[in-house]
Amino acid sequence: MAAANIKQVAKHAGVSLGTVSNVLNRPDLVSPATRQKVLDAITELGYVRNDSARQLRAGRSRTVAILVLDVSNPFFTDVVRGAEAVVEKAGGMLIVCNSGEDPRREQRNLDMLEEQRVQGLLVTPVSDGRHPRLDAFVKRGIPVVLVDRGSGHPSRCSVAVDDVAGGRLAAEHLAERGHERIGFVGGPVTIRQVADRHHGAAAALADRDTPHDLQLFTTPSLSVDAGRQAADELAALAAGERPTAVFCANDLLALGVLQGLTAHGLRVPEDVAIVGYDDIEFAAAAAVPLSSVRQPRAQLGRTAAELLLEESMNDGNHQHRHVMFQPELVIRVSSDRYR
Amino acid sequence: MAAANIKQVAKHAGVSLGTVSNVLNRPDLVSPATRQKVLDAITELGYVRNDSARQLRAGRSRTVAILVLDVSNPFFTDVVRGAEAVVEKAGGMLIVCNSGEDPRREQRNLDMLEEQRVQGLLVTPVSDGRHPRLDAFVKRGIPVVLVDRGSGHPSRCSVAVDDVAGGRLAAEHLAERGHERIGFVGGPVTIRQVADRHHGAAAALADRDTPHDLQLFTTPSLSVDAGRQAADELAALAAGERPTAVFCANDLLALGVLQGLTAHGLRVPEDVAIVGYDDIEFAAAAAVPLSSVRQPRAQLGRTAAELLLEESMNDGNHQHRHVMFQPELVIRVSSDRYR
DNA sequence: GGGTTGTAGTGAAACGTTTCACAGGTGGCA
DNA sequence: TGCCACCTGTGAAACGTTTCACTACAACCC
Repeated sequence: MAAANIKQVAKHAGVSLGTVSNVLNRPDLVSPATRQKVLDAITELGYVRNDSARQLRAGRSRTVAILVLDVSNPFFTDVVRGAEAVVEKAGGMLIVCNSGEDPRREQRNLDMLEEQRVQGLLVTPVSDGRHPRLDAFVKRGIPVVLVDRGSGHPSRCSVAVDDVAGGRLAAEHLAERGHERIGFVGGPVTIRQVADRHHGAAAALADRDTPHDLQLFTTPSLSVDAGRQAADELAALAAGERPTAVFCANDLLALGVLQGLTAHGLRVPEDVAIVGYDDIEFAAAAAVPLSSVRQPRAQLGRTAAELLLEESMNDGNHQHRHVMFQPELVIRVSSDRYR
Repeated sequence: MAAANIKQVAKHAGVSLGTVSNVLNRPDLVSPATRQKVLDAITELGYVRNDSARQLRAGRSRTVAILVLDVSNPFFTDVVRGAEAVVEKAGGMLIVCNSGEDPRREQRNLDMLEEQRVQGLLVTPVSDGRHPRLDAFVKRGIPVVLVDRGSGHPSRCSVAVDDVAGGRLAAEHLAERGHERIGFVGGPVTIRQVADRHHGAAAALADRDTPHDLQLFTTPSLSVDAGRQAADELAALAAGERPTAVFCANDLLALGVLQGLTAHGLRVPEDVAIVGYDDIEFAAAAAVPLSSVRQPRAQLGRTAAELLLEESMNDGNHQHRHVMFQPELVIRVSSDRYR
């Protein structure tokens, strides 16, 4: 019941309080005999360090937090696992928080993480643009690494995948397969990744010799459900106006579109080809195996954590870096009509 | 840079340290004029509470932790979201930790969470059975709620879904559809859920009038990959010996089996029917929409969090409860050959 | 033997809160 | 006027660590 503290351990072992602390933190300063006495006392009393006190005194925590947009999006779970590996190897602990793409929940989480004085923060903010809230972290000495957002900010590191390049890959592939009316499904367009992927696709098509059309189908979110709704829209168009291929801003949307089109009796890829984005594990297991733009997700998490820890160690003279990874197109049946 | 503390705020506002604390914690004790002065000082200095100190003094945290087996398993992400909603409504914060089904990582996470003196712990332990490690939490006054594990333990609450009933549902369904040679794909069998689902299925078949066979295909894990390997085993059997239906311990396995069988040229459900477990979002989007046993996942998380908070409040006179939810069978194409 | 060096262990101070007994001041009431 | 009650605000104590200046003692060297 009563949580034993260092003082009780000291008394029980017949040594001073400072000695117990030394056993815990610098065991080499203590003679083996004394050390053993202390360790025995610790076991006997079931003593466990109080991290609050330790942290209060030390002024720093060994906990790194990652605040993601959606815990149930496989993209983020892989990023988390990459980051986890690095943080744990460094002897720290990674805690995962979820904003659910809700600015208020993001705010709340940031508030509590700042109060906790976490060692550092990996975050994908809900909105792109300026983040005074994150500047507060930096000012307080808590390094922040942006994940898949806001590359190039002068006062923090960032890791991202080149979404413009990803958009290009997808559109070029579809154009090469002979598609001339192409749709882009994604939204909200305020999300930078969505906008970038769209711009990349548009740019790729504009670079082509022959004219290509890129019709925008805006969705309220990046979910399977939103994809189904977009499919309804697509199905409602006359065959001559309907895009013969769509590029979706992520795989959840793509799976939704696939399901929706199938429900409407449209065939993939014969009537409409689909390319998704993220290459989640289930992309290959979809009703029609899904072509997708693959991002090095775990790598993203690993690098983000490494940058964070590096900044956290090199107090003072740290150069912020912006790492950009290149995506890769994985072609499967959903876009392979002409192969 | 220098994180402002309460003392500096007090000085800046021209009041005493205790008054600032009162403004923060019991604003009604402070006159409006003074309160405003203090609030202004707080804003001006960018003061943010130090949770370590607060927690040290208070002896308790407002952070609830959930330690899951696999952050990237959709089952757990839904449980997390359910728990999140409840904890946040209560003004707390939920942090997610991942054991990755590795006992050593579980151990490490538990160590750090105990040091942090979290308010409570929702956990799905890697191994079933006795958990002296968790008893330590309870002894220290940190309530523990088991999620989908170890129902009936006298010193902690638990929430679970009736896996035996789930197994029965699946097997009865397949038997009714006329299958007599049925396979069970799952493992390791040391995982209680796997064993329960198997037992439920076996029991349902034993209750039948006509003899039914339940052949066990053990897998090393509950992943898509393991499912693919199980499919190889199935495909290698002669058609007359091969089960005409398999019940998989979870949907990841089922998707893997589906993929693997298809790759071997076997048709689902014509050659082999499949029933999965969990009804993850992608079950319906699989190459062949997957029949599955659905668990009330978010409900599980919500209830777990509610039990935890209740125990945390009602210090002393709390009755541990064990809530068992009933699963539900969702029939889709993968098992619907005779419909 | 005096001085130096090194090793083991000590205990007070400090980290930033919250709480609590208490002090000053104001107004009401007899 | 004297007493009491009430409202605001005060500042010291306590939470459990880590750190650091310090003591005690032994060993070594000249």
